[in-house]
Amino acid sequence: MQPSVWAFQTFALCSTLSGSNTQTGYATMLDLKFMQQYPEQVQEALDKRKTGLQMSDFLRLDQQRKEIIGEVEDLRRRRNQASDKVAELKKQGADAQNQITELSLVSQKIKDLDGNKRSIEEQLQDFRLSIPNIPHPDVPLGDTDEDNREIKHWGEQPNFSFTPKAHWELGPELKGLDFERGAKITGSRFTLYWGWAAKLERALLNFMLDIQTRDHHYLEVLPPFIVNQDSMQGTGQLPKFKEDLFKIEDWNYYLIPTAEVPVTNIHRDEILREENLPLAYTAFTPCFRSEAGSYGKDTKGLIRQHQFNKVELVRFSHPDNSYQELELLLSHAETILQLLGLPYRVVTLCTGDLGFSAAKTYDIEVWLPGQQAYREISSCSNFEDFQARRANIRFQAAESRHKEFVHTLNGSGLAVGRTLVALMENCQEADGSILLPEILSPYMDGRERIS
RNA sequence: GGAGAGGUGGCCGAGUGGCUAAAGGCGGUAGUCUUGAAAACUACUGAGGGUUAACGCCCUCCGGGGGUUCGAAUCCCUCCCUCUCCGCCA
Repeated sequence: MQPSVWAFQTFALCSTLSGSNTQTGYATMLDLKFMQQYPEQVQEALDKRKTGLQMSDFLRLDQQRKEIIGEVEDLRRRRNQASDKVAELKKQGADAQNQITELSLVSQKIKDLDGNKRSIEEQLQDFRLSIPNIPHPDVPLGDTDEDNREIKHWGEQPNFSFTPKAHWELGPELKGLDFERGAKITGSRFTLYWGWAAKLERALLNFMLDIQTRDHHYLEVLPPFIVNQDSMQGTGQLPKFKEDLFKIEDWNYYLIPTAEVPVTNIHRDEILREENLPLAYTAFTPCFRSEAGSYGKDTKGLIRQHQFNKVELVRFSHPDNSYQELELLLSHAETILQLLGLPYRVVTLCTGDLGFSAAKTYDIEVWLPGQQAYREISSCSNFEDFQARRANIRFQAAESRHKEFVHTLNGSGLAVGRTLVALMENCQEADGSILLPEILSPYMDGRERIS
């Protein structure tokens, strides 16, 4: 039977074949043997995701690597044997000088070959780190967000007897959002919140954390907002997407673009217990994104900021049920919008819109009357074992006695700034005030109307 | 910032140049015993890679990198991390 692209996943689950190699530092994203065995399938996947990578390059390098390994191991074996002999001769008190001089030459040769080997392995590693995840078969083919597939709607778009305003009008009018001073303090895409708006942001993130911990049983964590290079590589931001990140000058540290990075990396290089799966963590963090390449997009308002707050949901799942877990995660994010009464739709991202590390992603898009458009407010993804391989996150499988990679998932639950925008625009009244949903009242000291 | 101590397999912990993939223990798996379970006893139990039809054979890995040496877990340099004491500080 011809293996399909889908075989990547199942193949990767074979416990005897899986396993990344932390000792040599070769975090992997696709199983090496699969790449060697089914290069056509890999090439097909690479083409589908428009990477421009050629498997022929990989195979050539891999061949070189094997040749050099054969050579170097042969020398090593000879050296080891001769070394044993030296030890023996010395023990007998015999002279071993001849062997010793000869061996020093062999050692030098080994050193040279090792250098070549390393350079080839680095190239192979670069290649492999540039390969995006393989889309799940459910993922629609497509090039742009136009090709995303809408799978559901919830709620009704509000009918206004007046022309609804955008939040970038309402915010300043109600003295909550100060775009000018944000720009003065830092620059464009930074906003100062005053009074009710600052409080509403805090109310929302507390509300979200409470729902996710209390009703959906996530464990709340508060991770570092700055991470190292290994963490960025573990979740797939590096090495390919450096330009999207803020880097700390003179340090190998980065500001996190999402809580996914520190939270997923909690268990990097760890072996989890099967009976503890799934693990479910939620975290509030600010997120920092350079938004390189989005010049001119969403320049007004809070939609696209260099710094924004988010409550994130992260799950470490058993490979057998990660797609059920994805549905669950999606429902947990949806709950927040439902409780707030905000209309939304859910789309499945097409192959062209899918993120680098994801196998399948649902975007939740909230209705924004000010723009007469649905805008992304949460993105829920199953990464399968892609991140787990890179970050070396495994579990001890009781049955097989072998270690397998977990599946990682995450999703926003939700982006706080955009939720605030959605509330302002959907809950605005004819007099220019905003009537907040009752459920937030305890978080707002009972205040329901912003005017 | 100054002074010390340490990083070894799933976990704990021996190991100061060749006899060490690494004692011992815990955990795990299988078996003996038992009506069953526990206890006890016995055996097995790291990973990656190369080669092979397969059995197997071989190479590498003791925080990362570099060096000394015929040969390094063990000696030297360097970086990272953890811990203790002093100073400073939210």
